[in-house]
Amino acid sequence: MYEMVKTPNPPRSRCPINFGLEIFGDKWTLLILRDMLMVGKKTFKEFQASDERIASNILSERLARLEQSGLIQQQAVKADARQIHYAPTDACRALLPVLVEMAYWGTTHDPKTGAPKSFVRSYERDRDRLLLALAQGTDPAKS
Amino acid sequence: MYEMVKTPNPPRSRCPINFGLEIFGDKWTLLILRDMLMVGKKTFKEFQASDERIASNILSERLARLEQSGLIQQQAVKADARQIHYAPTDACRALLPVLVEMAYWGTTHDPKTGAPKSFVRSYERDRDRLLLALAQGTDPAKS
DNA sequence: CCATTTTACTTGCTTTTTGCAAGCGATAGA
DNA sequence: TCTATCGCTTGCAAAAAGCAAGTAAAATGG
Repeated sequence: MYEMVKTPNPPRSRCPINFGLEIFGDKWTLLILRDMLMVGKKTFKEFQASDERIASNILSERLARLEQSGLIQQQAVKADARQIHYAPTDACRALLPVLVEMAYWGTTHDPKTGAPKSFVRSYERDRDRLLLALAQGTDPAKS
Repeated sequence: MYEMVKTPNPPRSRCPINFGLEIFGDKWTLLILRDMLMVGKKTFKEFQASDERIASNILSERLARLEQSGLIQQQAVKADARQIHYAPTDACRALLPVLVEMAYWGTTHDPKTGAPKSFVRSYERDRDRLLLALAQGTDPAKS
């Protein structure tokens, strides 16, 4: 039998932080969302090609779960029927501040960070503007 | 042989978001940090008593890892030698914005959220003030 | 129009992590 | 001293992750 997405178990609590963790509390899901929201990736292959090298079965399962959770939607690609574009929903886009805070924390606390200083400067100068720019894909300093 | 904390494997990438995920990218660690940073919990027993009911072996392992990662420190308790107080480091406290963004997202996207509206109002009115208040434990609206 | 490539997966298998229940050593309190 | 409490550890079953290989459908090249 092929890989099914399991019916979600009852939430461990009604804490809003826990609500998020039950959706993206693992080592991979937020990397997919990072690629989608901050890098503009859309296809299976693009997600697969990230530096962290996610396995195809895990990517596949995470995309299915994200869709079930209402964070992403599939879009058929007219020009190429093999491709599927995964697009973020509004709820997904609302996670951008979480990703930005994580990126800021990582950048300022990893002594060997690979993130550009421009990101830190941009964040510290005007966080709201950075958020807006990332939301538009204007990308004044990418992670 | 008793439970050892494993030597960390090389990071999957130098992405700052991935840096964070390698430390707290699971279903439990951020709940512990939530309890420490937003609820003021300090002892093993207090963490164990949260609504999500973390298993003692997992709590134990996570506390050890958090210490190794430099996010928490043990403090002996003079009044009771059985107890250990786990205290956040500066790096840990710097994660508060991540937790607050997650809490805001969860509160606004879980239709059955148990979080108080006062939190949303407080966040939307003045996020910086909320952050400051939480950092001081003044707690104008807890998660 | 046929062979090759590309895309988005699935399958099978091993290893690692989680989850659960029980137990344990040291200290504290009655 | 006897019992309770605290911070774990142990053992084991179940679930999830990781790896390599394979596959169907559509596209591309000759």
